[in-house]
Amino acid sequence: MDDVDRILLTELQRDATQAYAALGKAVGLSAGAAHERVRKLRDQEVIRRTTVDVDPAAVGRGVAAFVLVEANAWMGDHPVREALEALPEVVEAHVIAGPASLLVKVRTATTEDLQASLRRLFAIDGVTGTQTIVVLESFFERPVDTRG
Amino acid sequence: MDDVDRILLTELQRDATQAYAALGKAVGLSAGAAHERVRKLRDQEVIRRTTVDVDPAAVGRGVAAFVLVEANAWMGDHPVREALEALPEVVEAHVIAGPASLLVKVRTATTEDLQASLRRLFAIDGVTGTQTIVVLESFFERPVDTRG
DNA sequence: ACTGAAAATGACAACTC
DNA sequence: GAGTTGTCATTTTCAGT
Repeated sequence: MDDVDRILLTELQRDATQAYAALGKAVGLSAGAAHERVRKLRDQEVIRRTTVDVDPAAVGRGVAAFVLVEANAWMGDHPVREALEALPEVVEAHVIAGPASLLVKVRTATTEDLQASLRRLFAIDGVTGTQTIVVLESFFERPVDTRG
Repeated sequence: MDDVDRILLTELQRDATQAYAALGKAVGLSAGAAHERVRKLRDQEVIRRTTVDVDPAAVGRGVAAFVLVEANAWMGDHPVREALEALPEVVEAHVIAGPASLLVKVRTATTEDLQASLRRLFAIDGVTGTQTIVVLESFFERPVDTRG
């Protein structure tokens, strides 16, 4: 992982469809050399996968919320994880240090669906309460900065 | 946007490197037809971009935190947005309804760097306080579900 | 890490339903 | 309007150096 790799990662985050020749040009390498570096980054799982960024509103997920989940027992175990993974509206789930046990990010079509989701979170074993933060506007959601 | 498009989106979220022939097979269409549908999804900006998912820990961003930012004035304006965009460790910024004005997601190398970031957030005009939720473990962070 | 060649793929066209 | 097949230019991939 040197500076060349970091630039390659930034370029791929910006546009993963560009040709290796273009990537190579961005770092002063040949297409083949750029290809080899990217292959290694994939092997090491620095690059976990190539994916597309989908507009949530366009697929009926225009409402976003963060939900602090309080529990009467340790929530950092696998049954809880699986229960959350089974909920398609839950896009992130984190074990946290702070005012609750978990923080989950939810995306739904409407606030009614958000309410339904909260009911489902409540139904998870050990959950004693939720505190919901509704997103009014997202300034940005961007990939991790690979430099700085 | 029909069910075929939704399956294409799910497939591309899972692996955007696969050939159009493979995409077509997944939905029972020819490579050309799959290509045409994906092109339209890009045109409509349902697909915003093709990108790579980078392991944050591998690029020195292994610490994640959510910061509730309290302010004495309306924070939903552009100078604030630009101030946040200028901070490379801030990966998300949302205007919220709830116990604060903004919620930002921060990724740093260490907790010392997190502390430095909080100082920088405090320095933004109008900010009167922060409440920090440190992530201990992330169960998952996944793309938005395009069906269900 | 570079170059060059072979194989695979993306992009585009003409045509059909 | 949407899909199929066929063609060609580009790109990826894999040698050898």
